[in-house]
Amino acid sequence: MQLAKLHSLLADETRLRLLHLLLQGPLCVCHFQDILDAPQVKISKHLGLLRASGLVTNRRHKNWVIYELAEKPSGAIQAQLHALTQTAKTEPVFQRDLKRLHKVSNQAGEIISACCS
Amino acid sequence: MQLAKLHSLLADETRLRLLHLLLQGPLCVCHFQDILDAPQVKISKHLGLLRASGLVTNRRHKNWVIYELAEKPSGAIQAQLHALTQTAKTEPVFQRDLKRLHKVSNQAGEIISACCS
DNA sequence: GGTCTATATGCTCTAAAAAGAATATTCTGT
DNA sequence: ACAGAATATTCTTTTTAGAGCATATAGACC
Repeated sequence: MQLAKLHSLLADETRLRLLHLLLQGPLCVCHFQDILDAPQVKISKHLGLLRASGLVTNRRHKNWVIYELAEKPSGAIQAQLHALTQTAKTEPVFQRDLKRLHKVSNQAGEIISACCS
Repeated sequence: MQLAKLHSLLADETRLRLLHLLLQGPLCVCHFQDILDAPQVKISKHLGLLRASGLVTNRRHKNWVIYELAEKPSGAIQAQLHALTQTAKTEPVFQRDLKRLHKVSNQAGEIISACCS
């Protein structure tokens, strides 16, 4: 992927938040909706873009779809993910997402077993 | 600057090329035009954006305006500039620009003394 | 097979970004 | 003060990206 394209992909707060959550581990769509507090279409479309660009993969588990970071990302992508974790430490949105993520995953115990109820 | 904003700024090939050239050292607008082979307006506008975002500074020297990278860039920006140099090694546009830059700066000897003629 | 649930897709509207033509500004040298 | 050179700005047009509604798909469970 061209560098400019990669940057366009990252030039959206929603997608950055999705990626940031995925850096913590796999997650299903409904949890993204909960955590970001955003409508289903929005989440789904942005995840779709990330998937179309090969940054993430998804698999189905029962009724839910689980997304996770693609393995073996290119060097450029690795660098960006690293930069993201760094920045996430200082930007409040990301911290807020993290808090919510922990709440959700505590409630759910095993993320996958008891998804959205 | 928010991370998403920073990425938007970098999500344009022209701006990436300008920054990449600036990583080699200060350069005047007319040389950017020569090297990128792009119209004056285009160059000037993109440089304007970079300047408005604080990534670069400019100063006047005789008839010309010299741009250079801002000193003490934030960590996020440093990381992006580093990523850019890495990627530039593999993307042909950037290599082509480098070649042209060297041609120009050889011709001109001291860049500033004999700018565009 | 039918129904329900979770997610994805198509279509439309709006907003933001890029390009280009024409013009303005700012300095230089006379 | 004037003319010319280099760069910036304004305005318009075109392109691209995001949001949201409505609808489609795909699997789960009865």
